[in-house]
Amino acid sequence: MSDQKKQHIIQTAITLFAEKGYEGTTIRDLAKRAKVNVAMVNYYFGSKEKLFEALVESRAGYMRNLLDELKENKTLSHFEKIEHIIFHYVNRILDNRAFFQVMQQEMLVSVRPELNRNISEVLIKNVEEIVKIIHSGIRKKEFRKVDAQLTFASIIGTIQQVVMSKSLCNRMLGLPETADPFTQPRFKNRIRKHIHQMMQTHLLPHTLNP
Amino acid sequence: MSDQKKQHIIQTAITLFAEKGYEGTTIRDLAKRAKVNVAMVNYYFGSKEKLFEALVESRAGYMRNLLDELKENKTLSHFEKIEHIIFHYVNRILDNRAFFQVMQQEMLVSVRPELNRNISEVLIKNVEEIVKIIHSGIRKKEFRKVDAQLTFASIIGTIQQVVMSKSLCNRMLGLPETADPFTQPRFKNRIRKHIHQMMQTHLLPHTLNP
DNA sequence: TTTGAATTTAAACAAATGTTTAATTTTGTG
DNA sequence: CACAAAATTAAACATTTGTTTAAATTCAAA
Repeated sequence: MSDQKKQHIIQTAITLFAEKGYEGTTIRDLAKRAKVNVAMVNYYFGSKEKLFEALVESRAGYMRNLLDELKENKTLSHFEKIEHIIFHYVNRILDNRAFFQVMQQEMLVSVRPELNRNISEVLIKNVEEIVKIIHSGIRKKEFRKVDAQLTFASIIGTIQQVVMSKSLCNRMLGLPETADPFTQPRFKNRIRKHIHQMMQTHLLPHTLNP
Repeated sequence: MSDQKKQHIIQTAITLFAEKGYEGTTIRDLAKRAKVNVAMVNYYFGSKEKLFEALVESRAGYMRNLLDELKENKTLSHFEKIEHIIFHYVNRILDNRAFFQVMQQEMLVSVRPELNRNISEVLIKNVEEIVKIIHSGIRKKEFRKVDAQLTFASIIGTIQQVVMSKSLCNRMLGLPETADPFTQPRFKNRIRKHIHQMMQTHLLPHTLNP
């Protein structure tokens, strides 16, 4: 099955791009790691850049649909919606760290403007959705008058800061150099709890003292 | 003066690395942009990688000393110290966006482990300092019992999320495509205000309603 | 089994890359 | 001025890069 092999190459590419960057990864690196011939990448994808586009397209779902589940459930309060977003954002990003690291790298550089626009497009959809929830919450006096856009930046920024580098994360949190915090469920919960607690006091006007 | 020329090359390299990444920037790109001969980079720095090291060393002060001013002033309350940190972090990062973008790129990849460690070292110093302040604040019941490490991640993560990409930032904030938000003092203040407000409710137990 | 298309391979290709060379120019100093 | 050290240049160098080729192999349907 050719699609399986394509997916295998894409998955290997995600790992390698996250490790060494897109420009820092050579087709030969990739072919060796994926255990395929160097010519196969071009045979299947046409070029290195097209492979990258296929990669993004193939995994864009990790970024899209993040808020779809939310739209179904109409009975949730505004803050419950935010709670759901935090829960799923932490899940998605930590479960697909390598992919999000690649996306972060790509957003940081301004080569490949179309690809950049595509990624932005997806992110903007998420921002708009969250901003809508927050503004609605503010209008209904459920939320404090906060900066909705930057509140989104804080949620996603916190997660991406942590996920940015394993070694930095370990040192930041005082964990042993060899630890792999991202795979530990306790770690996910720690991040969730922090963001949740922060958003609770940030958004809700009448904060109960713990 | 040779040091001036070195600094000129470094400054050009920061701009280019931020734009296209380290691997994505060629010596010829750099030479052309800096209007020097291709051989000059190797003449002055020895190699592309050594140039990168010199670049980091030369601008490391932007990351270091961030908290030095703080240590002087012993009369500040814990929250006033946090206020100072927010103010100066936003200042430093926004005034030296390109450099911090390069550092962010470098932390995201795991090539050049020694360079990675050096950058981490500086960041860890900052984390420890802030964690110390927060824990002290908690002990004195001035602060809520928050996750100090992740609180740092939220402060710096918010700023870096915004600074990551000009075009994403513009679209996120609903600004025109051509806007250059980072140079506007109003924008700095908006970020400062948001983080300040968020930290106020996050850290201080008795939050006044605005 | 046969046949033709799809896949896989090793080798080769041209362009680009970091780096070096060797000659030339500039600079500073006696 | 003279002259040696430093700076600058254009050209060349050896590798590495993404990509292509052409032959070999595998696969699936007739």
